[in-house]
Amino acid sequence: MSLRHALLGLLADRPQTGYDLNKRFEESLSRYAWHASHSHIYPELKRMTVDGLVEVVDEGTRGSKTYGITESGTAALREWMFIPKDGPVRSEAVLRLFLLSALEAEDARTLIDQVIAHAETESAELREAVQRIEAASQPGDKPPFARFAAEFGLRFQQLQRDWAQWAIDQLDESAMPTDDRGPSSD
Amino acid sequence: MSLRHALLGLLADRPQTGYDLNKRFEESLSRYAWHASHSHIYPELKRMTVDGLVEVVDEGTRGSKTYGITESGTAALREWMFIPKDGPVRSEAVLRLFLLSALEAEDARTLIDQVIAHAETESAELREAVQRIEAASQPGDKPPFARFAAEFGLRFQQLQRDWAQWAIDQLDESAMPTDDRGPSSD
DNA sequence: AACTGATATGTCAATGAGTACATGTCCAGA
DNA sequence: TCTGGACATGTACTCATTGACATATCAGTT
Repeated sequence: MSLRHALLGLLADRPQTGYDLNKRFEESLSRYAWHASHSHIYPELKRMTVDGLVEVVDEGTRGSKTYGITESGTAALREWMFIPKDGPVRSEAVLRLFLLSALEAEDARTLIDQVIAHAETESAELREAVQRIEAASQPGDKPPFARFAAEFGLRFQQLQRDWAQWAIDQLDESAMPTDDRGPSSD
Repeated sequence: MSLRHALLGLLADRPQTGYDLNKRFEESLSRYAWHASHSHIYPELKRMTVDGLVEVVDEGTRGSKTYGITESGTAALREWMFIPKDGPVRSEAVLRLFLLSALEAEDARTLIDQVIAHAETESAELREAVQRIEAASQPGDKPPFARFAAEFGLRFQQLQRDWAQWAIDQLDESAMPTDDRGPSSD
């Protein structure tokens, strides 16, 4: 039940409404760490309230409810954070990369190019996001959540590009072994 | 429905039994790309047979069924591979990293150390795996699937360590701003 | 002949998660 | 005053996934 802990983690920073939390998922968590949408978040907040992990600390004009983390919630989060276990992973992007080696050489090469282009687009977006964040922050501020996420994203996109290039090089090497023959006769 | 495509990808390499496929998930896909267990794999293979994406090409002594990819399956895989979309992501490990910034400074530091230690253990395991694989391979062989996965794993563990270190540095910087400009003007 | 561990495949109930549906407020600008 | 976009929260149905249960073969050992 990682969603629960994701919400606790966000609320540990400061109290927020379900709407706020949903936005923070969209801008950071959902991209690289843990996807969730509002239809999942709202009911979970309710359940967590029943379980005493969070509580409604304020109600706004439009029926909005601001949730805060309770002591019990803080303890639960801390406990979970220190479990060194990597839970199950799901990522279509990485899966696609892995299956690269199952394609024929030409297709694989085409796909690599596509992956690299896609990674570059994503990286450009992330760099813009970083600039927006840095521009809006005062010196001495704790960097906002989204800044950390963007940095992770940038590094991850770089990893994808590098790995894809490495993989295609491996495939090339095994396809045309050591004795190099030029563009020669057949 | 990524499981389906993961299975197609594995079967594109060569025909395999559900048992084989399950092992390959355990040793490669499940760790960094897409987790699945046998209780999920077997029924899916059946459904895929009905849908004509795979077919039973052989039956072994112990009731084992060897599945092969069909033309229709190859086409479906290829189509899916070239969609540039990153689907939803789920990774407890990354989630934990992200929530780092929600912890108190001391806790965050302790956790970083733990993350680094854990990453080192994983990396050591992966390096061993790589050695086993390289030792067993003949020059000119196409590198096996697990080799690609291990390489990805190594790079990903490195990313986790680097990012975690970067993150803690950011938190330190904002916690103790440099109101004195150091002796540097080198 | 019985045991053990790896091979090999399945089902099922309960939970997790995605998509679509559904409702309503507040505010700024046309 | 009307409209559209951001704010704000929910439900319902379906499908995906997990974990536990269940079965049986085979090879090598005791």
